[in-house]
Amino acid sequence: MGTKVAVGLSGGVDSSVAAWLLKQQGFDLIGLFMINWHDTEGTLSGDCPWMDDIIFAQLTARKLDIPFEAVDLSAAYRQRVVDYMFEEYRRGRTPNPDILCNREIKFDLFVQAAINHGAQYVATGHYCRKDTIMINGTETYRLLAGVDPGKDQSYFLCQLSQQQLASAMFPIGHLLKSEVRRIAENNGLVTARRKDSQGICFVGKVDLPVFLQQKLEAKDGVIVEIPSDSEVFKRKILPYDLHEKLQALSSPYTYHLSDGKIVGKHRGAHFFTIGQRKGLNVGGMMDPLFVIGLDVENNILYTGQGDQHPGLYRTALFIANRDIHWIRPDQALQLMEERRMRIRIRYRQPLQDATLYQMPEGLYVFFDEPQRGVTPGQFAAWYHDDELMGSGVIN
RNA sequence: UGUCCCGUGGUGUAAUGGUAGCACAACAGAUUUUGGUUCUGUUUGUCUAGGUUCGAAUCCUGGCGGGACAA
Repeated sequence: MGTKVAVGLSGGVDSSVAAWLLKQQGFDLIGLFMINWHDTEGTLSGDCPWMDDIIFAQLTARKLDIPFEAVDLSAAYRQRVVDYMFEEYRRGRTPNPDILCNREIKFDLFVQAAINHGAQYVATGHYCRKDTIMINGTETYRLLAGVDPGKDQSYFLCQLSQQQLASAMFPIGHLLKSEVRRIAENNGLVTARRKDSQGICFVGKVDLPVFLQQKLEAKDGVIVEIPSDSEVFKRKILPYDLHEKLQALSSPYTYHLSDGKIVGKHRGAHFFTIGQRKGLNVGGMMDPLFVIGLDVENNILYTGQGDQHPGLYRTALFIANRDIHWIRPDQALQLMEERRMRIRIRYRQPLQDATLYQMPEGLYVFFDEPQRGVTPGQFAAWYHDDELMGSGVIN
């Protein structure tokens, strides 16, 4: 009898192949399916999103001849992920529910469930890798990018801790997506040709404004266009003091009604996010309009014309101390320390060169190049080479 | 009231006698395990009634609507 591993079977090809690979390696497997959502409100498919998924997961377990069980974590998911989502949107910020889902559900409660089933490890179908090094005599886990450059999913795990990594296994992180598909095909896994899942983890594809209106009420407000040559964008002459410079560059522009002209109406500023183009319903412009700021207090949506609009770009961002998370605590920056890193601020974004500065109030990320759509509530994740070192919520 | 100007998809505009085009918006699909972005495709129009002409968005007349100047 080998080491006991619980594999999270989602009904997709990735987790199926992960399970198949572990089976080949002789692990004692149990397949667990997570139920995180029951409602169909707001979902586009109309029917229960996981009905098909659980069937495919079950078929996969049967094919591999491993025990199978469904774990219902929907109550906790609602509490720890969905409520957070509503709360962030209500505040005019843009959450990342999938990162929370991984931190709070998949690599917490789900792992607990796996342990209760006697498992020592939990395997998932994420495209990322883990290895173990020794530092001062203690085992330290490294979270590495998946080998497939187009599928690397380490970003979604950027909030995991050493403890959480300890029990994690990522069997497909060294493979390309095409190889995963081929393995599934060659071994008769029913999931081989299933379409990849999209949208919010386990909830499925949703019409977000409709989904959000379950909890956030619609209210009419105005859309204001800020001209690209507005005074708002003329930063005060940068002080020589590094700290003040970082503070200035990382703070969002603040707009007022008088800085632009009213070009349309919206049904609630909190339904939008920075950088958004679709859904503004304002036509007749030379170039498309993008959201460059939202004022939830006064329910005003600020926009700028064209993808080169200065309001769309920022060269620095700030992460408060309480929002800084080091996957590698041993590598954490000391006070007043700085370090070159590579950063992404959204899934699949190519890594951007930047310098991190640890100041008393928090961490500043100063990019070499201005970044488009720096959005409060989203996560910045910093890497050294292939290794995901830490992450934090953009302020 | 008089004179002049202007009415083209949802919006902004192009076509000055010869197949009504573009941009934005909207919708759909593709991409994407967050939001968003991006890509592709589709729908929708000559204010109205007559007239001239082989042929009218285009020229003429009336009406309707909007604007400017005059008083």
